[in-house]
Amino acid sequence: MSEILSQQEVLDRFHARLGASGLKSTQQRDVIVAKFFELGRHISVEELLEEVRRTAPRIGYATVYRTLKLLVEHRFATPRQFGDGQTRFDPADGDDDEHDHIICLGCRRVLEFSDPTITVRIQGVVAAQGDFELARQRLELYVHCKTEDCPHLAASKHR
Amino acid sequence: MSEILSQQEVLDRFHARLGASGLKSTQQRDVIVAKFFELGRHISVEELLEEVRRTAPRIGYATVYRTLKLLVEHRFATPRQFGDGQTRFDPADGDDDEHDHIICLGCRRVLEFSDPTITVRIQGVVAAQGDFELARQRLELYVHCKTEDCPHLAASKHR
DNA sequence: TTAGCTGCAAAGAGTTTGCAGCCTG
DNA sequence: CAGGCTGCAAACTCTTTGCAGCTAA
Repeated sequence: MSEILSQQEVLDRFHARLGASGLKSTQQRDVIVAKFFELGRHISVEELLEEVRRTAPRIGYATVYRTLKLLVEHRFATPRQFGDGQTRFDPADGDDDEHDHIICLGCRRVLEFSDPTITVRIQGVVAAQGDFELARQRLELYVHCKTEDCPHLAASKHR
Repeated sequence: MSEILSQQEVLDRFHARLGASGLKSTQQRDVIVAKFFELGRHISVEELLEEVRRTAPRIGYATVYRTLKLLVEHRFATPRQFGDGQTRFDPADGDDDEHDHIICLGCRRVLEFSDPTITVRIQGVVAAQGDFELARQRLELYVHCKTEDCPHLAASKHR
């Protein structure tokens, strides 16, 4: 069972891990990390940078990339590629907190779900295929949604 | 049930589809398409180009990219991103022929599998989540394999 | 004080595009 | 012969890196 941690708690844990690795916490990192956990999931570097610059306008791309890399290395973020060229990132609490995605090919909206039945079945599949240690699973369901404003409905007219 | 089609049959079907769309078949396209179906799955543009140049040394990157794009549009190929930065492509017979992957994070070897039980369960998940039409599913299992020569076993020593 | 960090700009990787000439239908 | 296709190089997008100055511990 994973508990829900407050933003502050996650930031504290991040600081603790930084310290344990001999790394520093800086104003920029704090702003980026706080915004990252405050905002929703599946955020791109560009979206995050834009938000972060409202607080700290002089922060550059490189710092955001480097901070996200740090987060990933310390398991506070999970990178995702949904096929549109950009990497997106999901917050994680530093432990395992897996979920999967439904992605609309028209409007690129993303929904999360998790299904324990599938997870169990997956473990069976891996065991059946050979001598492997499962590191992580990634399941993406690409759909067309029936929402009014989903561009794919008008795709044949425009573009 | 999907039948196994010979390389020639797939090439013929590709030509037929090209014609139906008012497109031309050329020497270069034939070489690229033939090699693509001859070689294994999950091939990258670079690997394919290298192979293709043994037959036709003057073929350039752009032609391979453009031909693969054509194949994808006509459902003769499926693009995959396993997180190492390059897009890989799987041959398909022009109809649906889905399978999923087990990827070793150490040696980047890729294994295929498909599991109907999971597919069925996925349809249930999608239906439960909202009003969607499932376009395709993608399931990737990242593992560490226990093979002798898998570099991850020596990862902590080297690099 | 001294690692480590930042911002900038330049460099890299992978992919796409513009264009003049070529080839297929 | 017309329109699509090719090869080349340049352009583009996303991401990483080198470096001089800055800052947290």
